[in-house]
Amino acid sequence: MPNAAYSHKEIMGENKERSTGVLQGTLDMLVLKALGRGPLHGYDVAEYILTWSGDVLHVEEGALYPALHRLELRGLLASEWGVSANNRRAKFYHLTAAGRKQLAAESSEWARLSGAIARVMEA
Amino acid sequence: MPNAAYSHKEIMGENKERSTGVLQGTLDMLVLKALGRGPLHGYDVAEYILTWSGDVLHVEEGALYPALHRLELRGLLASEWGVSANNRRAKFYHLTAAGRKQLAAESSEWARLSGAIARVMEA
DNA sequence: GAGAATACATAGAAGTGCAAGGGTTGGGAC
DNA sequence: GTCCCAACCCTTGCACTTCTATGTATTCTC
Repeated sequence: MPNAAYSHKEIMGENKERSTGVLQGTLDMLVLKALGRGPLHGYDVAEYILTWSGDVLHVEEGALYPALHRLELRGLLASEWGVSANNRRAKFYHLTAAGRKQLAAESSEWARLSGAIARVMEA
Repeated sequence: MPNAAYSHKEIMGENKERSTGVLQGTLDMLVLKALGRGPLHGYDVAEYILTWSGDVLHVEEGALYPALHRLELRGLLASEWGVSANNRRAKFYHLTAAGRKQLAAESSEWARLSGAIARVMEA
């Protein structure tokens, strides 16, 4: 199950099959989680997820930015323009109170569902 | 993490009850897994997943049947009509060799991805 | 000044699952 | 016997997310 949001372009890619999306819906949660530690700009959110996932979850920009905008629209994130560590113009996002609540909710929902799936797969 | 598999009627921030679904992309895998033990008809596939997930994963018929047809079209399943334990006409599905291979592949991919997500969420 | 990396963004296409319909048949309640 | 529910199957239309591809601008390095 490939997942999608995270492009896993198989390095030695044999799999021509459409490895389109799996675990769809986890992206928002991961983004919220990344911002749970403090404000980050978009690019760094992707870096964060990539690093902590052990280089497994590559968040594509075409998925990342729509996700950020979506979450901001829902009032879970807020943003301001600033300057990145590399001295570039960047938009910094941080969690709102609602975002923090949502993170907690999605987190426990993830535990519930992934646990359920794991049980089936181990049957 | 909500996933898409659940209904999101939270338009405009109204976090309503979401139906129990499945992480998007995992449905095919779960169906393959259910059939890994032997032939089952559609209705029983849903039962199997529901039971083994501990009543968490309710596979809706509108998701189940298209999934079965999809998998059959890809050559991962084959089917014949028969009679269910309740003496009703039912279509029984079983894995093909390709389906068995696919199950193994998705299974390990699931382990890889869910592990990666878990690492991020525990960070 | 060329090129890479950082950084944001959108459009188009694809895929998946949900909701909401529809249908047949058999067994038990009455 | 009749009637209703449960067990079965199916399809269409839509919502949502993500991918691929592309476009822009800026800064650092060579």
